[in-house]
Amino acid sequence: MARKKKTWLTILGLLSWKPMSGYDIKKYIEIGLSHFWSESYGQLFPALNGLVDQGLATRRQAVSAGKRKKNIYTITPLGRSQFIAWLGGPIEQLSVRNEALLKFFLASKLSTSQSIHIIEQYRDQQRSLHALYLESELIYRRALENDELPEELASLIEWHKTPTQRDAKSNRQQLEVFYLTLRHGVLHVEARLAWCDEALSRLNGMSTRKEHGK
Amino acid sequence: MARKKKTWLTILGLLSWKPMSGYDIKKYIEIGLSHFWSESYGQLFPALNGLVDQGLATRRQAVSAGKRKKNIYTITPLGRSQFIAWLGGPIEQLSVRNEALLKFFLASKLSTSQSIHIIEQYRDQQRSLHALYLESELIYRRALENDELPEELASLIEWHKTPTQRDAKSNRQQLEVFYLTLRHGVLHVEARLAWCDEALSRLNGMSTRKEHGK
DNA sequence: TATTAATATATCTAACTGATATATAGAAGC
DNA sequence: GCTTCTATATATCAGTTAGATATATTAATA
Repeated sequence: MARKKKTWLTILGLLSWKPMSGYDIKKYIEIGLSHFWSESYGQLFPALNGLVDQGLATRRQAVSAGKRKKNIYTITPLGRSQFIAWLGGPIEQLSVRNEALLKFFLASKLSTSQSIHIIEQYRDQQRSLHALYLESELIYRRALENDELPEELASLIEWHKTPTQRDAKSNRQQLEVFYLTLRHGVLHVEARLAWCDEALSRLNGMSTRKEHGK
Repeated sequence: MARKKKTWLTILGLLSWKPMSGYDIKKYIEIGLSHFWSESYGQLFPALNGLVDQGLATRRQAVSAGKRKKNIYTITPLGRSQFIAWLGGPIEQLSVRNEALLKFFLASKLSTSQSIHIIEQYRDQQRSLHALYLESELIYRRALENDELPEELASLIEWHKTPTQRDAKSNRQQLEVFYLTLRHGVLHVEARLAWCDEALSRLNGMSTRKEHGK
């Protein structure tokens, strides 16, 4: 009954930017979208076949010097119109699966030290993530200030070096969307770290009772 | 190769609290875990059959007055030990699927007004959620202050009315875990709302150029 | 008396994840 | 010159999950 096909629409959205191979698409998603979305190979290639079958994209072979041949997919007008239609539609509620919280919840009848251990693992995970995100954030911020392309995005963004009024705006817009979606990730990680602090201090408050509650 | 079975472990975790029917489990997850976890009927009942087959839980029929008969599942020692083993293991990275962010990212080469519209939808969704969460938060906070059971949890928590030292602690602990996991949700919703403000102000800054950047 | 809501269990298709298989090309190490 | 490692590139499968829907029964409402 064609219930979702989010993978299809995600691919169409990326192809609406520029033609890409399956591998390109996977890398694009990993670098640009991993803070809030993911797609697996298991979905990607069947979806590409489906898109071609349904006339939403076309496939052609390309052999660039020194590389092995690859399939380049290009969006069709039909594909573009389906992408636009989806964009305009309602937005589905986001879904999360947070195993740390699940364990914390389910472990609550066991020892407090078990609960604390779970939160500490969670906090450590999020701290490493935070360090990574802040590094990227700095790079983007500098790039936006100096109108320069960070190397990591060199393969993803078509950067106009001749800064006409129009090109400069396009450059800025592309950087901006990477920056803003990363900021979304940063704010979430910080929320999680704040929660860990809050939870740890409450749990400590519970084990050492009669303390004045923070 | 039995790669995951998170549904199985979630069910075992809940059964480690008390025996329940499939329907009870579903409701428990919806009320208590929905901020960070979900399970569907499609997994739940086959999983319950699997648990019984593998000797991790037992099933018995119960007919309470005026209600239709139901199957009550009880965890076995084997089930409990598998649950404990999983709790002690490493915690998987959390996964998110945020369609709002996906659309925002993919729409970035279209008009700014399209992007703004997507963020506004997202913000409105999160605002309603925020209102709901704050209501619950207030209820829990009051419950914790007055050592009282909020009605919504009456079916989920076994509340000891005779407040021996030990029972009072159990009461508090159970409230605390509901409160803290809700707080996790609240902090996340607030992070999303903060992001919407940040994103909207940056997008407005871009469309009305020459403004002094905030 | 009819309809709706809540309780309770079950099933199916479509979608998705993660692991793994396969192959080519360039780089690194020895 | 040979092996090994990494990056590029595509593909597939088994296990897992989501979401819709079917089906009864009892209680509440109109």
